[in-house]
Parts: sequence; structure tokens; C-alpha cells
Amino acid sequence: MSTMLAEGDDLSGAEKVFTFFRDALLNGTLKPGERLLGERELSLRLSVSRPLLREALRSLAMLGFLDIRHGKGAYVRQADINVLSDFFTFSLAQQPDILDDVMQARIAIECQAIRLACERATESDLKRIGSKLTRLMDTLHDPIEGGAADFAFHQAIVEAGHSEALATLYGAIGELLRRSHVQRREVTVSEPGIVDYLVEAHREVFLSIVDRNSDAADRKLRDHFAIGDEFRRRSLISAFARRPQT
Amino acid sequence: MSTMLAEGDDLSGAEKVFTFFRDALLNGTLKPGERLLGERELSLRLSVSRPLLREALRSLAMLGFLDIRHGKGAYVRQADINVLSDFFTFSLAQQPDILDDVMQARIAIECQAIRLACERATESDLKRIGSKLTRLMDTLHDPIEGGAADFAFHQAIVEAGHSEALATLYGAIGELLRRSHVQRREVTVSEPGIVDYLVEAHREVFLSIVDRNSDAADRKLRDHFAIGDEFRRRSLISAFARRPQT
DNA sequence: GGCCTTACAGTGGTCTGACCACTGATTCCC
DNA sequence: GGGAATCAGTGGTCAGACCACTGTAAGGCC
Repeated sequence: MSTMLAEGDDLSGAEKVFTFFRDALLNGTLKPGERLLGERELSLRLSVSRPLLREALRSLAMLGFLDIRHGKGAYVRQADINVLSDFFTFSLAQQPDILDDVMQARIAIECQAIRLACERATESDLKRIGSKLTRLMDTLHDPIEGGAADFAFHQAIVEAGHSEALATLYGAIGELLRRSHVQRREVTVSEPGIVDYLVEAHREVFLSIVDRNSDAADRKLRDHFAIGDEFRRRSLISAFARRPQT
Repeated sequence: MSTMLAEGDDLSGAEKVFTFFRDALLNGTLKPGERLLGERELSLRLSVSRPLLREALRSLAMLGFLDIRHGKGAYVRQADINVLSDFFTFSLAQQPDILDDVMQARIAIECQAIRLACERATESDLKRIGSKLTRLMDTLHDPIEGGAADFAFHQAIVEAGHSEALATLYGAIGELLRRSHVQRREVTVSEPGIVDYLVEAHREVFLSIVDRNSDAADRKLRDHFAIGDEFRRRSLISAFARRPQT
């Protein structure tokens, strides 16, 4: 209680409230699951009106840091990654050429995660990755299912890295990746040799992890991305080449 | 029977307003730069009170979609990726022992960025990185200045990668990184050989970029991080070893 | 006595109407 | 003509009231 003291008054009201909660969340005064005081009580302590307090609270809720339930109260929530996905998806609507760039982030995260996975993956991690690989092989000719399986495979690798930070970042761009995955499959599914390649590439990546060989795994994964680009490029070319004939 | 409602219309007031604007932004009814009607006018049109409208507006502003200026009005803004930085700082800081883990994300981003930098860096990029290197060498014995210079060097590399997504993610963890940088310098500054090592390691990384050798740059950087860890570990050991003697 | 219903207190949800503070342009005085 | 005072429009803030939802405790029915 006594920790709630007014310090800098230079900020505007809403900013002041927002900052107060941000700091409280950052330095651990407020922990996930905890329940906030009532709005009336809080507005008194922070010396702001209830509507103003609500503006700040609502904003925090919108960002996923609070869960406000009618008739019960406001609860601190572990930040929700879904907000990030929404945000990415949203800003993509205004800036479509960012997708290639997101791919760079994806490579960065996965290549580091796979290194960690080589050190940290448990038996059940490996088993999970393996099962995704099986699923991938079973759905090779279905763009939608296949794309999903592909994504699941890569996601399992990231999880096997057991790094919260990497998983968080990956989750943030996950929605965008999921979308592009299916699209890409649709484009390349008819490309000759693609099926064999897909199986082989993913299998090699998987085996590198089982081998616990970080450098090899990194390299295989990097190659996989590069060759994927190449297939897509080729497929685009042939698509345009076919067009005049039809 | 009235309890059975199709999802969609049962939104509460604030949600309704928020959704209204979100849709307007998504389908292009509202374009960046455009000015919104006044709050009083808007609250009339949407049949909600001004405080309620403000809750929604403030939330949108917090997400970076609006720019509200006192005495002027609210303007639609191009979605700003930078709010992600705040978000990450929040969501990562909530998890206690995340700092070591953030380091993994840092390695992931920098190693990919340096690969891109080898391909994309301009002359002025290289010049900028070089100047940071000089600054780093001039501040070797000052933990605070030295830590800042160290961070600036690495940041310059990421920027030289010219990837919006990577730079954004790096900025997102930047705040957490900055905190640990100075700390680490304070711990290791007394370690024998550290000064020579720091100069040499950074110089090698820099030269690899100038050489446009992606693989080498990646490797050098990775080594640099690994050895930094080693120094810190050794320094911790000797710190504990000394304690009983004093 | 046990279960269902009801009433109540606490909480978020919303509204009204007022006043303050900032911005920009207009007007007025020098 | 130039600078300062003025004013209208806008967001910023406030107080107090009432509504709607939730969980619980008191009460009534079986």
C-alpha cells in the first residue's frame, strides 16, 4: 500500500496511469493472476477520475495485459502472443511487401532454435518432431494439409529449442507464416521433383537434430530455405512461361 | 430464446466502437493521414458517450493506429511496428529468468542480420560500423561508456542488414539488452586479457563483413558470443574464489 | 435438513454535462 | 505592417449518477 506514492507529475493523466501500471508490471509488483483493486478505489489512489483510469485500463486490456471481467474485476494476465499476431496481420494489410522481410526473421529464429534443439531436445521432443515429419509425408499432395504439416514441423523444432524468447518471437510471426505456407504449397505443388525434395530436405534436417549436430542442422535448414526460394522462383517463371501458350 | 444470439452483435459498447474503427481501417474507409471527426461529433454518430468513445480511441492510439493531438484532433496513422518494442519489453520482462534466454534471441537476430549485412551493406554502413568500432576501442576501460559502445557496434551491424523485421525485433529486445550490457562489462572488465580479446573479436567480425563473407561473419560472431560467455563464467568463478580470502 | 429462490453488495459499464488546456487563426491595437 | 490579445474548436479531465453483471448470503419452500 505504502508503495503507491506520487512522484513525477510531469506526465499527463492517462500517461501517468499507464506508466504506473507498466512499471508495476515490469518490476514485478503486479504478477500474472493477481487481481487489481476496484476502479473506484484505484482512481482515488492514483488521483485521477474513473473515466481516465478506465482509458488506461482499457488500453492495457487491449494489449492483452489485463483481463477485465464484468462484475468481477480486472486481473493481470500473462501477455498474450495472439495480440502480436493480430498486430502483424493488421499492419500487413497496409504494407504488403513486408512478407519477404518476415522470412528473414523466420530464418534467424529457426536457425538459432535448431542449434538449441540439438543441445536441449528431449526424447519426447524428437518424437514430436518425428511425428510431424510423418504427417508431412502423408499430406504431400494436399496444399492445405501439407502446408499446415510443414508449419507444424518447423514449429516443433522451435519448441524443442526450449527458449521462451525465441518461441515468443516465432509465435508473433506465426500467423503470417501459416498463411504464406499454404500459398507457397499451392504454387509449388506442381513443380517437378518438389515432392521428393520436400521429404528429403525435412528428413535431413530432422536427422541432424537427432545427431545433435548443431552446425549441420543450421546448414541443412538454411539450405532448405534457400532451395525453397529457388523452387518458388522457378515455379513462377514456368507459370509465366506457360501463360502465353494457353 | 433471446439468449441465443449469433456472435457478432452482442458486443459491448466499447468493443463496438473499436470494431467499427478497426474495420474502417482494414477496408480502407479510413486512410492514413486522414483526420477523424471531433470526439463530440463522433460520439453522437456512433450513439455512445464521449468517455466511452475515448476509451476506444485511446486504445487505438496505444496500438499505434491513431495519433491524437491535443487541440488539433485525431489522425489515422500508418500502423507503427515500433509499438511491438513496448510489447516485447512487457511480455518478456514478465517472465523472471528470461534475460539469459533473450540472449538466444539476440544471437539469432544478429547472426542472420550479419549475413544480410554481408550482402547488402553500403559503404556508409561499413563506415558507420567502423566508427563504432573506434569508439569501442576508445572506451575499453569505462564500463558504462564501453557497454554503450559495444551495444552501438552490434546495433550498427543489424541496421546494415537492411531488414525491417530484424531491426524491429532487435529494437524490441534492445531495452533488455542494454540493461545487461553494462552489467556484464562491470563484471568482466577486470578479467585478464579481456581488453585485448574485445578489440580483436570485434575487429574480426567487422573485417568479415567488409570481406562480404557471410559464413565467416556468422561464425566469428557466434564465437564472440560464446567466448563472451566463457569470460563471464570465469570471472564469476574467480569472484567467488576471491571472496573467502577477503 | 437440504435445495432452490431471492435479495444484496460489490464490481465493471455507461451516461450526462460541465470545465480546463492546448492549438491555430482571426482580430485588434500600436 | 507587425505583433499581441482574443476567440472558437478541439482534446483532456472531472464528478456524480445510474445500469448490468456476478457471486454470495439470507430467506423460503419442500
